[in-house]
Amino acid sequence: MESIAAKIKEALKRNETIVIAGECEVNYSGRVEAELPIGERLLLIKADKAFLVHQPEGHQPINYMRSESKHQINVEEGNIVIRSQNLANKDFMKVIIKKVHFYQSKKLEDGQKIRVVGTEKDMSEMIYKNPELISKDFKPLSMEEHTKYGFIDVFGHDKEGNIVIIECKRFRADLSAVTQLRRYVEKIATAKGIGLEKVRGIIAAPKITANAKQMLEDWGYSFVAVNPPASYEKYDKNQKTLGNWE
Amino acid sequence: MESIAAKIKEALKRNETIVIAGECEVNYSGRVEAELPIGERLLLIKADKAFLVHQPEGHQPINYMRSESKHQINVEEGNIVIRSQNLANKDFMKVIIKKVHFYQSKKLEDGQKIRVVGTEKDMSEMIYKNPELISKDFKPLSMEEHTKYGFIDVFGHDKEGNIVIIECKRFRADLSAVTQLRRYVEKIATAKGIGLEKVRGIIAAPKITANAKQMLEDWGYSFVAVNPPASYEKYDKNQKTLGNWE
DNA sequence: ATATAGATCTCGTCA
DNA sequence: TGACGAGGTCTATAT
Repeated sequence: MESIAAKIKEALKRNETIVIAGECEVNYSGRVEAELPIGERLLLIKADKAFLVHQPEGHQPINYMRSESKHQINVEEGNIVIRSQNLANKDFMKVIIKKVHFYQSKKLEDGQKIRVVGTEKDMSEMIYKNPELISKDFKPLSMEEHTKYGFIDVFGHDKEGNIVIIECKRFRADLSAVTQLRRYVEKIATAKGIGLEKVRGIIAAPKITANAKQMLEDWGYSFVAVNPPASYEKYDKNQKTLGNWE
Repeated sequence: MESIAAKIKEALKRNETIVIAGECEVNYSGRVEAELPIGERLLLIKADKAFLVHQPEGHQPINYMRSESKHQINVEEGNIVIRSQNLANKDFMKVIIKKVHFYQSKKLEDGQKIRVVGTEKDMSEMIYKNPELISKDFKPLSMEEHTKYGFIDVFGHDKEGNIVIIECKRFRADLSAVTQLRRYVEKIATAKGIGLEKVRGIIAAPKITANAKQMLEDWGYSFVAVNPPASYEKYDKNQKTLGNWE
């Protein structure tokens, strides 16, 4: 344990990425109080001093400290004890490691950014460039702008001179999408000093829940079925089937 | 590469937790299309077949496949290629590993659940048991119930016979908290066939944003400052300072 | 720093 | 399975 503790300290100083598999218990205090009894987990400390505790199942870390935390390594009663604190966030974590299955660390370099296509913003852009997806008489004026009226996805008008506000959802629109749209419509009407009947609110999404549709129509808004951008499908979904899928 | 690929296959069959540090590029296709050029990362495959790609910085995995995915390991042109698919979610990922810094795998056992104190539910409970935190004449009737009126945090009435609806936020209440409250108030008023003036809407939170407060008051609702439960502070925040914080 | 909203959100829970 | 809301949400962006 002493030698592993020493390695962890060295690796922290060098901003290496650290991986430890072992038995541990975890206590956290900060935005909540949390305790996790002993079990076998994977511990990961990143170059930015984020500290993740992963159980063998589940997508998310079960405990963590965010970036820019500080860590203190000690050996106490034969266990490695990692105390972490983030004074800015006022949170604290203690991990008592009672058994180590393996330890590894390595300085990793990665300046790459991910490129993503098919987000809600892409959907707004598609509608802005193809207004006929909404209706024949829709004329977009601005898109995804943080205007003084708010964070409206697509903003425009129709032939009758009504203002049109579109809220896009990439998947299924729900109640909160409707209240979001309603908030924008009311804000615009107030800001421009015009009646609510001169502002059309539209939700553009592939689907909408029944309750959301009801509320939408109760408030005089409407739903237009729009699929998110098909994206460039450069990735082969007909994956090779040599070998076995495990 | 061949031997590491063989180890990965074996570890997958045994539901081990797998860790690989190395250089890779990643492509994902599913809910969006994403590509991540080559860089040094940590790859983690869990017992439930979730597959996380972590960059050396940042809390979240930069790419991932969710639980119950299937993985196929091949060696192609000297690289390890992991193809993953999740037919239920219709998503696909390909990771091309061009260099391996280290590989480890281990069967991990952990049936423990985390215990958390200080959530929004705890805050609702505190208000339910201590209604004077809201006002002298507030009488709670139900708490955190999925009533037919919706998921209202605390529900009750006052001496004047008004219905009182409380929406709790653990941190700072924002615009969406106000629209959420408004939705509940309107739903109750409609369901009971009473006027909006007979339903009081209250946001209970430690703080509220200026815009949210404005909207709240515009709609005739009110804000009551309530701190989330102090929780049991069993964890020593005056952490030992032996050794160095890194 | 705060405010706002998206996310391949994830996760739990209930009808 | 869908719907709904919380989350120690995290992350990006604008003010």
